[in-house]
Amino acid sequence: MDAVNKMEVLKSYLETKGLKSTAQRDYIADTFFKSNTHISLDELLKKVKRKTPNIGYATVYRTMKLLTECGLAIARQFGDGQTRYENLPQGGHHDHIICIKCSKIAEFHNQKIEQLQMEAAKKLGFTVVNHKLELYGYCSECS
Amino acid sequence: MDAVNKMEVLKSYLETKGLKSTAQRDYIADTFFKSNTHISLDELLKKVKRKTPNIGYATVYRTMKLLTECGLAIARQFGDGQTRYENLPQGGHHDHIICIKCSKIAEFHNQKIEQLQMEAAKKLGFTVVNHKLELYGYCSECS
DNA sequence: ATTGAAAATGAAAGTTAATATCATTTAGCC
DNA sequence: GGCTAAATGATATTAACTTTCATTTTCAAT
Ligand SMILES: [Mn+2]
Ligand SMILES: [Mn+2]
Ligand SMILES: [Zn+2]
Ligand SMILES: [Zn+2]
Repeated sequence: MDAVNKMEVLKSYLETKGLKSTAQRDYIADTFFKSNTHISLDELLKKVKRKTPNIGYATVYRTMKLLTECGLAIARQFGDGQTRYENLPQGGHHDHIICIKCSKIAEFHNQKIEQLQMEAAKKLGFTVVNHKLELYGYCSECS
Repeated sequence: MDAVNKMEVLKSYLETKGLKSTAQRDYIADTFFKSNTHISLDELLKKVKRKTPNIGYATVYRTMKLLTECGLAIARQFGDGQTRYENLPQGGHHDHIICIKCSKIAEFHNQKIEQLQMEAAKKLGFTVVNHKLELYGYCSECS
């Protein structure tokens, strides 16, 4: 799904919720949709302020909350104390591996791991709704 | 390793670091060693205050930091915004599955998953130092 | 046992990211 | 254009840590 389509999903979500469209919200969302990193609120605010310097932190915060609600963004907590947001991945769910030296983040997906998780949960009587798998280590450049 | 042995490990760690033994520290550590939950600072403070009401939050905080440093405690972040500490597990490393309704925490370990993680990392040029695997879902009583 | 330097304690203050409040502005339906 | 609900942005509040600092305690050396 590209930025244009995402914007349409957002627009229809706003409509169903009786919310309004604003220039700030649109610009923040668009900027986020075009970013392909795991971006923090501060980073996104900085980006957004380059074109529209009077946008406030709270508006970025609220917009990302909204995007998370309607599934267009995913909030992630890697160990650095800041929430990071990433675009709904087109390849579906993935997990992360983070370099503890340079903070580089790589993504991977392993169906076998996911399946073994389900089985492990089942043995304990749990039904898995979601999961968090993060590997921490050194990337090729840092090891 | 039982509470008594842990206390000895702590004592020798203090010695090598030139730190001092105090009644507060000993009692906090002992209380923690005897707890077998994933306990937060507030919970531990509350427990400790039952016998010694004048102990402060900062001392509990500092003691748990110390125990984490010397490997006798592991700091965990499940999604609830509070750091939780658990005793060094005798069965070695394990992962967690958390009930999103009643917050019950179960533990599991799957060697095959760990191995697949390593392989996934290797493919991306990473060397894994540690990892975090948490499953969230419903326990048998809540599903 | 006394002493003195270094460390520990507990209360209070500071930090930081997240969240809420509120006066003002804006969007969108009539 | 006027009205009403929602959005904005500045500011305040919260919550979990983390640090500071005056006072107390430990412990090695007398
Ligand atoms: Mn990602
Ligand atoms: Mn555990
Ligand atoms: Zn790196
Ligand atoms: Zn449950």
